[in-house]
Formats: sequence, C-alpha cells, structure tokens
Amino acid sequence: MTTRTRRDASPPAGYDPSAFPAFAVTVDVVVMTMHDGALHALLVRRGQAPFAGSWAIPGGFKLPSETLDDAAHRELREETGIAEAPALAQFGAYGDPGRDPRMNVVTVAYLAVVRDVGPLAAGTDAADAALMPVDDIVRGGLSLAFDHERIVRDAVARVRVELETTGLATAFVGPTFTLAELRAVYEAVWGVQLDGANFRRSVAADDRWVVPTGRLRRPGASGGKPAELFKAGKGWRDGAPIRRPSRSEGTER
Amino acid sequence: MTTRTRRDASPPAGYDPSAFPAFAVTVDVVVMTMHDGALHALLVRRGQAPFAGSWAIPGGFKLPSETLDDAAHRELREETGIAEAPALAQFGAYGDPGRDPRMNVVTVAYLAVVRDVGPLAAGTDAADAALMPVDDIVRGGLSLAFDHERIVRDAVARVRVELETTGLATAFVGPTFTLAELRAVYEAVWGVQLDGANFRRSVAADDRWVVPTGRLRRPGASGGKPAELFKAGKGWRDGAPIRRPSRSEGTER
DNA sequence: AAGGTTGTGGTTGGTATGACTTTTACCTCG
DNA sequence: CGAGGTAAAAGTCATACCAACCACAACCTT
Repeated sequence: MTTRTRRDASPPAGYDPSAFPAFAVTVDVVVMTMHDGALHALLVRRGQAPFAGSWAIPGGFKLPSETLDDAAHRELREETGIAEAPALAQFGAYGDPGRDPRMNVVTVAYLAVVRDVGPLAAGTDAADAALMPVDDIVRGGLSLAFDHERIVRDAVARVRVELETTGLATAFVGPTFTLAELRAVYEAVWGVQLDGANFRRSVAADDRWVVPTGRLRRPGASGGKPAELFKAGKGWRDGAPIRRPSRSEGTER
Repeated sequence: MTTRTRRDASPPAGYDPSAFPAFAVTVDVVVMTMHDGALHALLVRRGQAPFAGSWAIPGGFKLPSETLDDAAHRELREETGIAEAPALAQFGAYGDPGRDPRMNVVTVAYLAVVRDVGPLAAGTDAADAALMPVDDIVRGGLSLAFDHERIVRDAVARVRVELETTGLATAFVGPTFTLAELRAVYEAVWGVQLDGANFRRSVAADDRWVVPTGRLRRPGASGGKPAELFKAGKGWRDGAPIRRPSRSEGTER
C-alpha cells in the first residue's frame, strides 16, 4: 500500500497550498440558560438563503488571525451581545459533506452557559432572536438550519454529563445564589427531582462547594422562609458534589 | 454595533465563496495502547519540513467528500495499517494561528484505543513509527511537531475521564481477557493501585460487565493460578463499574 | 517438595445516600 | 393583628456501597 506518504511526501518541497481542498471554518455557539425552570437555548432566525427563515444557532466564520476560542467569544458578542461568558467550551466539530449546500464548511461547536441572556435584543432586532426550550428542539419540533439540530442535541448531552463532573451548574446561577436555585438547575437539566435536605447536605457540608455570604434572599410572593445566599467555592474546578441519580426513573423526564 | 450581520447579511446574495478565509482541514489521530504495563501513544517521524525529523501523531487532510469520522478511519488505516478501531472518537479541534507555519490549518483530533497496534511496521517503514510512553510526552521530554504535544496531553486527559464513565477500558484489551488484564488498564491509566478482590467484586458481580467464557489463560513464566477468561458484557454502553479513587494520592503516579 | 505468584472468597467498618420528619421564618389574607 | 400557608433549614434513621484487610486455593517453576 502507499501508506503514510500523504502528508510526509505528497507536497514535494515548497508544496502548493492550493493542492489541498479548501474549507471554510465556522464557529457556532449553543447558548444555554435557565428560563421558566427549563433549559433553553438561544436561537437566531436566518435572513439569507440557504435556510432563510429557519432558526439557527449563532455563529460565523473563523478568521486566520484568531484562535477558535477567540472566534467563539467574538461571535457570541457580535451576534447576541453577550460580552462575557466564563463557561464557553468547545465540544465538537462537524464536517459532513453537504452540510452546507454552498461550499465545504467545517464548523467547531461551542457551548456557552449564561445565567441571564441579558438584554437579548440589545443591538439586534428582537424579532430575530429567541429562547427555545431544548426539549422542543431535541424532540425535533422545529427544524433548524444545517445540521444544527444535531449540534444542539450533542450540546444537551454534553451539559448533562458536565453537570455531574464539573462546575457547570454554577454557571447557570448568578454570583450569589440560593441552594434552591442551584438545585433547580440540576432538576431541570436532568429531569429529576432531588431531595432538598440531601442536596443541602452534599453541597453545604464544607465550604468547598458553597460559602455562605451571610445575606438572605427575600421570599417570593407566596411566602416561605428566607433563603440563605451563597457564592461558589473553589472545589468546582476539581469535581462536583452532586451525582446523577441512576434510578430506574429513566434518563428523561 | 454592527452585530449579527456577519453571516446573515455579509454575502449579498449569490455570495462569493472566495470571500471567506480558506483553511485546510486535517484529521489527527492519537493512537493509544497498553505496552509494558504503561500507556503508550503511537508516533510517526516526519520526513518533510516543517518539523522534519520530529515526532508527530499520524494524520492528514480531510477530503470534501468524506465525513470527519471517515477521514479519521482512513488516515488511521493509511498511516498505521490499523484496519479497525472500534474506539475512535473525536475529542477536540485545534486552530491557533500559526500552528502550521505553511498555511491556515484547523485540525480535528481523534482518539483511537487499540489492544494491539499489531504489525506496526506492516506496509510502512518500521523506523518511522514507534510507541512512546505518554508520560514521556506529557512531561515534555520529546518535542513533537506542531502543537501535537498539547493534543496528546488533551487526549490523555480524555482517556482518564472516559475510563470512569464509558467502556473505553475494554478497548485496551482483546475480545477475551482476564480480570487482571482489565485491572492493569485502570492502574496504568490512572496511576493507582486497585485491590484485586474489590475489582472482581465490582466487575464480575453480574454479567453486565463481563461474562465468563469458561476458558482459562495459561500462566506466565513465573507461575501462578490460571486466570479465567472473560468477554465484555453489554453494560459498558450505559456506564462503567469502576470509579477513580479520589484519594489524596494525587492525580498522577 | 518448596516457594512464589495469581485468582477467589469472606469479613468488617466507614462513608454516602435516600426517605422522612420537624422546626424556623416569612408571606398573604381575613 | 392573628391564622393559615409556604418554603427553607435542620435533624433522624436505615440501608447500600465501598475500601481495606485477611485467608486460602490453584498452579507454575526450580
């Protein structure tokens, strides 16, 4: 066989860059946030062909002068106005033939988790962006542009496993939060119900996970005891305190 | 700001593909296997500039007509002669500016786990390929081409976490294996020591993880009781039975 | 036959976890 | 201004799991 001569020997010496297939490289960002107690993803509506009028995840072309991470931050800022996203991580690359009917495109997908999508419409046309429940997307209810439905599906799967092993849960809540808020993140993403007392014992056992701020949160309109406000501890970098119930409850709600 | 006009509005109508920066897309495969009781990676020596004479991980250009996964399989076969790799998974994309001095290259990195690298030299020049201990690579002992050292480092990290949650451990051993062999995989990858009795209890409790074949393996030269031969069960798709010890022993050996 | 090596099985104590109950503190509404 | 309702915090208890031992059996080599 003519093995391993491809990269090592094919270009004789100076080689010709145009001898290799040219691709456009894009960066797409799946922005996830909590909304109405359910996991939502930020979608934008396309104005141009192909897939004009379809929902899509925000993204754009990578520039040769920037890293992939920089491109993801830039696209997130330019297309959604979100200036800072501490939790922005790459999770996959997609390059199936024909995924973009125009040309050869390989896209690198990023997952961004934000507490509040903030002034969503700021600097952009409000009608063009919306928060969609990921359940609707995963179920295939609305057909997204390109292979974006698959990308979102992979992003959801990634969130579910990262929640168990990393500090991703703290990215959904603000700088200070109540334990009920944090617990709601797990319950919504995993579609399970967690016991409040056991959750508190796991998380507030030591200050590795949450450290009390001493302040309290005013109860809602329906009353209840004021909840204690915490901020995230330092232990989330090494692991996470909550494990996903492997009960026969199934993996989905 | 001129937000989100990039993809939607920039190309007026028919748009010009050449208006977007062109990249070459490559696929690089980190092949990992067990050797002498330690985790090794397969490296090839480059014959051409840049980085002529340096060690590198095998890889090559993606074709527009194939998927990324197909390209990874093809490159693995062409450059190493490994025909089948059930455990071949994408784990990252790398596109820092200047990572290839010749042109803009974005590479998609794959991790392959094989039991036996097999007739390594078959179809290729033996002097050009070698198994290197990942510890040496991670320590920076030998300088790899491009950013391949970082890629291998990421691959090692990936293996360590996948071992805990997926059936990746069974990819290191053959179709039939002893429990000691399987345990050696965990011990080498994690750099820990596991109790043989507890390991057996966790893995051989039910036939979800391993099913006995009834056959025995001949002991080695130093004697010992013949070990029972098992084959992998069906449970590895949903999870894994062995959890990484979180001891104060540290994360490294 | 002796010694060494590896597999197999048992016991035990500590930790984590799940289900449940009780107390505390604040709300709204009559 | 009290009563009832609600939600968070805190306590209790039983069980499952797991890691660390220990003991022994099977089989090799010399």
